[in-house]
Amino acid sequence: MVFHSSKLEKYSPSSQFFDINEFPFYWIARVNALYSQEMEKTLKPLGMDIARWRVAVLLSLYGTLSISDIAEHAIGKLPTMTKIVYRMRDAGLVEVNASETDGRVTVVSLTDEGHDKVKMVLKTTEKKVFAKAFKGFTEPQIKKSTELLRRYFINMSAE
Amino acid sequence: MVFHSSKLEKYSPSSQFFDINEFPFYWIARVNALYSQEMEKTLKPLGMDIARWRVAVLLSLYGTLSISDIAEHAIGKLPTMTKIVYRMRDAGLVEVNASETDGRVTVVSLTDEGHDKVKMVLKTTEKKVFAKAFKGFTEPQIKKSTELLRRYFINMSAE
DNA sequence: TAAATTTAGTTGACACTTCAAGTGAAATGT
DNA sequence: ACATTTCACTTGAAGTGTCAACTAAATTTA
Repeated sequence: MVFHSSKLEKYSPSSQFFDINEFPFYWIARVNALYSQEMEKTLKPLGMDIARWRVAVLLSLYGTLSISDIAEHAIGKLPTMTKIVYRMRDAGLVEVNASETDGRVTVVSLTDEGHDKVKMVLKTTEKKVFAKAFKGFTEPQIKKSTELLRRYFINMSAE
Repeated sequence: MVFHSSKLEKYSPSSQFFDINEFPFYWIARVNALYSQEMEKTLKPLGMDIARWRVAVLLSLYGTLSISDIAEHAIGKLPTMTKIVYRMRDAGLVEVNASETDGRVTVVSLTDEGHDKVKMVLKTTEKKVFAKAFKGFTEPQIKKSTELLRRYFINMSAE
């Protein structure tokens, strides 16, 4: 039946019934772009950018991480992360050391200055970005959104 | 009451109760990164990348767009879009013309080769990316995810 | 209608990301 | 125990993205 369309067809980009405005990945990309843009505005005056910021937050949450760990959490390429980390070191934000248990591994952690900068950015972005984004959301709705996103992530991580 | 935490506090990055795994924007960034990574794998052998791909899809859906239109839909900077478009023209994927009604405007549209390439990419990514991502999702769940994402987008677009 | 302003796009310099090709340390195989 | 392979980076070259400065067309203002 060529002219019958299941409801799911509009989520299938190759279908004639595809509707980009109903396609979750289109909105994920757009929300992410907008979020990044907003964050950049805050970060720039503080001499940071999104790349450095993601690394800084991960380090503030997890303490010490290897460059591979950072690449994994931030879903980035190793050479990129290496360079971000050394740029951050040159800016005094992180400390870089060879692992004591595995000579191949480079471990990274925030300096005091790095911790301070994280606190500063969070304080600035609190109302400007987060309060704005969550406006009108109830706790269960935020939770639901996280849950659905996590499911997409798990699905795509499979194999 | 310093030691009391409202449920919403865990979504507030500067709170001591903040939990990154419950933070929607963390997952949006990760899902987006993973999705981009998967797409790149498909696009690379075809001589494309995510940037070119986003432009190509928009053109295949909307027909002819100005460079500003493209920048708006894709949430990118104008100089970036200009360069992507001319790279795509050099690769034979799009046609670039001055608007007949407004001399400032540059209008862009897919060539036949561009249309073919879009079809090819969609066919390849259908099962590899989309079917995989939506696995286990019902139609209402996909719809709900889009709805929530759109709300985040609208919130952040405000002002 | 001429001047001033706004809009849409382009360009060059520079910072950043990525690929490909390394290095050296650890784990594995024989 | 030694050779081979894998792992965790690191580096240089090439490609991209972004800012600032510019051009030219359209619109607004005086």
